[in-house]
Amino acid sequence: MSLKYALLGFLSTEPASGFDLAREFGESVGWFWYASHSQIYPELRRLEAEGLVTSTASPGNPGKQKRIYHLTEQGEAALQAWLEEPTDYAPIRDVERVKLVFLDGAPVEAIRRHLEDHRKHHEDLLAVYTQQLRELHRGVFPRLVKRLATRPRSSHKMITGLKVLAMQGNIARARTEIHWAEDALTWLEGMEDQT
Amino acid sequence: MSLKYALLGFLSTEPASGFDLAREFGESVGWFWYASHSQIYPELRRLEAEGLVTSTASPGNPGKQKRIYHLTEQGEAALQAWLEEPTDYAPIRDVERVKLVFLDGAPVEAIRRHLEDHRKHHEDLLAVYTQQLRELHRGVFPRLVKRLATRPRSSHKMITGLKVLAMQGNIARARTEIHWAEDALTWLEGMEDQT
DNA sequence: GAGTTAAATGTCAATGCTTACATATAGGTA
DNA sequence: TACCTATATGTAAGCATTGACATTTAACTC
Repeated sequence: MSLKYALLGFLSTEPASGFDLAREFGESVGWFWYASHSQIYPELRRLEAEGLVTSTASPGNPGKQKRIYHLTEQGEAALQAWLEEPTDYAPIRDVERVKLVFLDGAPVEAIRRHLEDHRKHHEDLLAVYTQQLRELHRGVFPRLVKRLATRPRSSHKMITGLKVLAMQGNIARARTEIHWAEDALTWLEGMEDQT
Repeated sequence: MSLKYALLGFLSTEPASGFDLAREFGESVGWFWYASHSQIYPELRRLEAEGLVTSTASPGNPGKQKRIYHLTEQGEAALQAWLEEPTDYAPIRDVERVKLVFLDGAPVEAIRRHLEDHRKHHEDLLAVYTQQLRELHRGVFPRLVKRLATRPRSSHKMITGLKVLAMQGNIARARTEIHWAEDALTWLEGMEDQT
């Protein structure tokens, strides 16, 4: 159900085509929801059938014509209702942890590789998030700029603030993971010395 | 693919029935992989067809008879191969973040509720993880005890250490989330004062 | 004796998601 | 001219997951 509302959310900032959305949801390193175009196109059609969005096809030959989706009032209402509902938290499924706890029979080298990959992965994420936070603060983060442009000035602080909060949360997470991986690697070195 | 290996992992500690596994994977608040019994039973059958596990049905009438699954050598090998492979990280799909960044039009009360739920959720997790870490350190965590019992003494430090690490990582995560939610709530109070 | 709960295993329809295949245009490059 | 890349939109098979339905036995409670 969440892809549906993630799409409505993005469309609540400005109308967009499936392609635009696929680009944003695909580069989602640094954003909050990943989806591929093969999920997005049919979902948009469904939203249209439900009356939550309308679409206008730009003129042009196939392969070049865009179909732009606009949020309807019904869509806006559905989004707001969903937003205010309490979240039900996704069940935990953590491949890395599963691997870690069962790697106890593997060579130390293999464990180290996993921990280093973990650190690297979150360092890469941290770099992206840090960059995006900087852009938010400078007021050059594209989706923020667009959203501010269509909302009353009185709400600007809240709009910016929530995005900053979300990004700071991601940064805090990444830092925690990096920190943990480093502690784990230190511990692992100690283990090797003993054998 | 991960459920498959999570099952093999659990079976690498000791043979178990679908019911046992469903219990452990269902109570997975505090563990690393959630799955329901309706996923587990068919998956075990598939693993048996692949030759990665064998099963023996305990005698008894239906409704009381257990089918116990044992890891085969092939299963052990498949598990080890998977464990040492690099992890491919799951794409990011974060409902809470999606909600947060689009809640900018909602009443402050609604935002506060979300942040408080977030804090509560991770406080609950933290309590479970903290308890489990204590049990790991005291050597009374059931699955740890069982695993140690079937492995050479020389590997005990590694077995315990990795589980402790994993749990410490979960604790660090929970603390980060709680901390973040508290900062966010403080910021939100400041926002209210301005209006 | 009737009713409830826990143990134990299963099926099935529907939804969500991934991966691969498919097609057409426009613009740039070798 | 031939090739590649980006733009743009789609389909479809298959796997993963959810939620509901279904059944039997044993033990406990009222």
